[in-house]
Amino acid sequence: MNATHQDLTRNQTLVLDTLAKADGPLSAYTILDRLRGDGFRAPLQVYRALEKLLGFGLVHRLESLNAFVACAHPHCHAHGLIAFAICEDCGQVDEFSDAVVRERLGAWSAENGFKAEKTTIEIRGHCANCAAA
Amino acid sequence: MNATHQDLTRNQTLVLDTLAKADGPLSAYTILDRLRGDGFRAPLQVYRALEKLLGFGLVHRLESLNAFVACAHPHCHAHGLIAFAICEDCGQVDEFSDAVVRERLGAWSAENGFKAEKTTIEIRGHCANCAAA
DNA sequence: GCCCGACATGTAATGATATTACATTGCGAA
DNA sequence: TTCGCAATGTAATATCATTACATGTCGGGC
Repeated sequence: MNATHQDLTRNQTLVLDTLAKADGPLSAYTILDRLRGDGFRAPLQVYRALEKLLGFGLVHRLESLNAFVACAHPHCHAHGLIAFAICEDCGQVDEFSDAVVRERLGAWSAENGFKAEKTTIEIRGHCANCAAA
Repeated sequence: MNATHQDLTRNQTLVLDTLAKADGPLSAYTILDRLRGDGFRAPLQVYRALEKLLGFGLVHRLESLNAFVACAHPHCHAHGLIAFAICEDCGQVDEFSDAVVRERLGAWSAENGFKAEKTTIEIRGHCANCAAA
C-alpha cells in the first residue's frame, strides 16, 4: 500500500508542489515563505509535511545543505540507495543510483554486523555547465 | 607543508583534544561547554578551530548529525573519500574507506563532467553491539 | 628598536534551522 | 452520536552557525 500522490493532504501537496516547481533544493523556511500566501504560518507546518513526504519517498533531504528536493523519480521508489551530485555554483542537484556502490556498502555493513537504516551520499562540486564557465 | 599536530594553536589543540577524548561525535556547542573551564566563551572560538582542523584533515564533520569527530586515522590524511557508519543507539562512529566506491563515484563524475570537491557518505543504523541487544 | 602586515583571538549580536508543548479541527468507525 | 485518531494551528524555545567589529601576538623589513 504505497502512498500515492492522491493520499496527500493539502499541506503535503502544497509543500511537494513547491519543491517540484523549484529549480533546486529549498530550505524549510524558504518553503514556508513561499506558502505564506496559502495560509502557512509556522515552520512546523512545513516540517510535518516534509516528514510525511520523506516517508513516502517523494522528497529527499540533503544533509549537507539542510535542504530538501522533490524526488526526481517519484514513480519508482524502489532503489534503496541514492546519491546526489550538488553543484555549488548553480544549485542544481543530480540524483543517481549505483548498484556497485550499494553492494560495496552493503558488504561492509554485513562484514561489520552493522544494520544500515539510511545511507546518505552527497557529492559537492561543480556541474559540467558551471565548470565550463 | 602539511600541518602537523605541532602547528596547532592553543584553541585548536583544545578543541581537537576534546574531540579525541570524546567517545563519539560532539556538536560545536557541546565542545564549547566542555571548554568553558579553559576560557572559551563564544561559539566562534569553536567554529574557528574546527574550520582549521577540518582543513588539516584532523577532524571530520558529520553532516547528518551537525556534529564533529576526531579523525580515526590522523596520520594518513591520504585517502580522499571516507565513509562513516553511525550507530543511532550508542553514538559510535566507524570510519572506513572503500576504493571501489571511490572509483564508482569518480566514474560517475567523469561521465557527467562533474568536478567533485567533497564527498559525504554516512550510513545511519545500528552497530553490531547495539543490534544484538 | 620600531613599524607593519598577517593571522589568531575575544565579544556581541544576529541569523538560520529544528523541535517541544499544547490546543483545535475534521472525519471515519463503533 | 460519540469516540478516537490523524492532521492542523500557534507559540515558544532549543539548537546550530555566521557576521561584524575590536584586540592581541608575533615575525620580518627598515
